[in-house]
Amino acid sequence: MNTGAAIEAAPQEDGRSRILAAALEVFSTSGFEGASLRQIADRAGVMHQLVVYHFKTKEGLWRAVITSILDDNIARLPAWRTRLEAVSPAQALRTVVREFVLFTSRRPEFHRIATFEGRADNDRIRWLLQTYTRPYFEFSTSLIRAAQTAGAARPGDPGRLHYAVIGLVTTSFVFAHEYRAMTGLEPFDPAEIERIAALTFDFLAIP
Amino acid sequence: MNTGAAIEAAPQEDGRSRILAAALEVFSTSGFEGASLRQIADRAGVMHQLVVYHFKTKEGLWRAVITSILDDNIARLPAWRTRLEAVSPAQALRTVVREFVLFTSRRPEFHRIATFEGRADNDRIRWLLQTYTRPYFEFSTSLIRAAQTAGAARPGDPGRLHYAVIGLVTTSFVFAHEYRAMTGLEPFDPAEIERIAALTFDFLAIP
DNA sequence: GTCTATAATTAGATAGAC
DNA sequence: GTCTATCTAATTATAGAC
Repeated sequence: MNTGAAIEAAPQEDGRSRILAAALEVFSTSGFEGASLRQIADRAGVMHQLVVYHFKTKEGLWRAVITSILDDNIARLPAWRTRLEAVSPAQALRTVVREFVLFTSRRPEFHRIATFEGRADNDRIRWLLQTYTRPYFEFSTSLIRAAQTAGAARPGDPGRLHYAVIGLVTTSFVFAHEYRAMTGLEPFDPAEIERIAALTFDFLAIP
Repeated sequence: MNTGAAIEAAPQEDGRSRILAAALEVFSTSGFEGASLRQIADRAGVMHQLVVYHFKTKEGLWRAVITSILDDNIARLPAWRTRLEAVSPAQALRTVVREFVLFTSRRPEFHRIATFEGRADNDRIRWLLQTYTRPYFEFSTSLIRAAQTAGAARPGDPGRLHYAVIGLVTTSFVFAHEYRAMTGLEPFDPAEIERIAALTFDFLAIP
């Protein structure tokens, strides 16, 4: 999966890109309500009115941030599905788990945003769940179900297992500061990332 | 573990208690920056200036909310430690995992707040980590370590396993709305709570 | 302990110059 | 596309009556 390079705006890029990059950072640390357009604009080095010019409203900016991260990934799911049909259910599971861990380590901001929003119910959340969360949930649980049928995955409700995996994978990256302070481990170290992937596959798979 | 009954304020209780109960709700859905004293006061049925009277600042209120939830639990850890020395490491692990799942299901708000704050680094967070997160982390990892020594727990860094468990346990409760919408399962159903506890112990233990 | 009144600051959003 | 100027509403916090 791609990390959505468009959002990695360098200082010399145009205002719109710099605003998107700044907004990703601020929304992921302060939440939607806690983020302010001035805070985002300051970080992007522009006047806060320029944010309104480009994205109309704060909610429009929020949706643009999510889209810039996830659109490519969701569009790529059908191709992934085809490719994974060529390998065993266990191998497919291992591949997808690892890709998910790598995506989370590259873009912990998205899961930080998801942890802010997953508890509420409003237009913004319904749009997120329907547009991005649901397709990935269906993708993931269908793979788990196939692996269970092949006797390669732990039994139990695929949805419950999916969310167990989400929690298991994302915690060290989402709470990187706390994780570092408590465990002394560096969550973004490549070896540590692979250990999380291995631990998650081990949880999910039947040897 | 107790749920901190002081915060379960009935409408006829005094302002301070009603404010604490309302603040727990609002901080856990909007985060510290996203929460407003007016929003909290409205929910408590008082004027927002009364919040300032009782808790001086917004941060003072936030700390009082955390304290009202966690103080009893942390104070009870030494007694737990003594009690668990009488049973096998595997049984101790099973008991503590189940208690943690039950606590999370009764007070998902605390873990919602933790997901808001675990990514930042400021006075408020340092206080939370030092006062409450650290003692429980030490308690939990020492039990994991003892179980590993006895050959009853999965090998691997105890801190990494601790946070894997935190993620695995809390996800369905913290993201209850999303979990319900995607999986069709009811996270707070007693049977579902026990399934999460069983799944977590199964992840951690060596049969 | 709870209220009214109010100050000082910051919020999201609009209008218009260049 | 980016800026200045400005509006209205909401924010945290203070002062003081009862």
